[in-house]
Amino acid sequence: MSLQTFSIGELAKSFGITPRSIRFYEEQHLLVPERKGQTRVYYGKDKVRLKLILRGKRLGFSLAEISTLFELYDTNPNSAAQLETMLQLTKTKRAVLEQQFNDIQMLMNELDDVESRCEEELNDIKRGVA
Amino acid sequence: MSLQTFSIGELAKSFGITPRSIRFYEEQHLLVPERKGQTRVYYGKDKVRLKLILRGKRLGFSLAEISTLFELYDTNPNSAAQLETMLQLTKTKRAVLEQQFNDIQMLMNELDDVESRCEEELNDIKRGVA
DNA sequence: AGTCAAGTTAACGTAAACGTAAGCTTGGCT
DNA sequence: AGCCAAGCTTACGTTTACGTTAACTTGACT
Repeated sequence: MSLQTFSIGELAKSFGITPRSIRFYEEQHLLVPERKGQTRVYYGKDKVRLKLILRGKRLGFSLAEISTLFELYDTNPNSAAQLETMLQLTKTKRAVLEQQFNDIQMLMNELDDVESRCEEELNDIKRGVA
Repeated sequence: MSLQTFSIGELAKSFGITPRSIRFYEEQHLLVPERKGQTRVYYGKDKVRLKLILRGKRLGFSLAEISTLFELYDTNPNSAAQLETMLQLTKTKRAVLEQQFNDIQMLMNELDDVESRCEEELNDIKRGVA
């Protein structure tokens, strides 16, 4: 079972981003692909990393934040200090996420309202009521 | 019942942002306060606007997007074209929000895991098991 | 042998969202 | 009268996350 590898182009296309972005993430030490000569070679684990990066971005994390999260996750959390730091970080993030959660629900409700009003009016127009 | 007014400083402090930000939002036409002389005067409606702006930001909207959302909301939606545009926009946004929603839930679960593992280890350490 | 797509580095450009002086005005104390 | 905090405008600086050439290499076809 030889491990499946990917080129930077394949990876970019499969995630809907540009090679430039992937190289930039590497510059920020979020990805550390192997090299065959000077060409980058990616494995499944890199895909996972990239998926996490993009999810983090969608949630409004900066690349720097994602980086520190990776570090905390990578360095096996053995020292008590590390663990405390980690707990503190997760607590903060959880608060932000819960805030976003609420924001999203409010907004969804408002969108529901707007949408149904729009559709009503459209129907009115179509029936020549306007 | 005279309407309550606010200075830019008061507004800034009550929202935990800087006056600079508020002036910037005005530059982007997100706020249009009245003036007493050359000094800005804000009312309750401006507070509402500002609250919406900040909520939008927390959700990852750009100021430009928030601006167009305001415009769509302000211009009473009477033309069919406007309504279609609005529906399209809300549909897109809803998709993004649902994506974020899922992302957040996944992340929360992972945080749960990490957190409980951390706490376990901490207890181990405290009991001298490590 | 030629070329062509896809890779590489290096370096400069850009948009968004403010931060940060600099220099001016002003209403309110004391 | 003098001062000070708070407001104002103008303008340049800054960070983040890439976009965009430019100029070069390289393996794969034909």
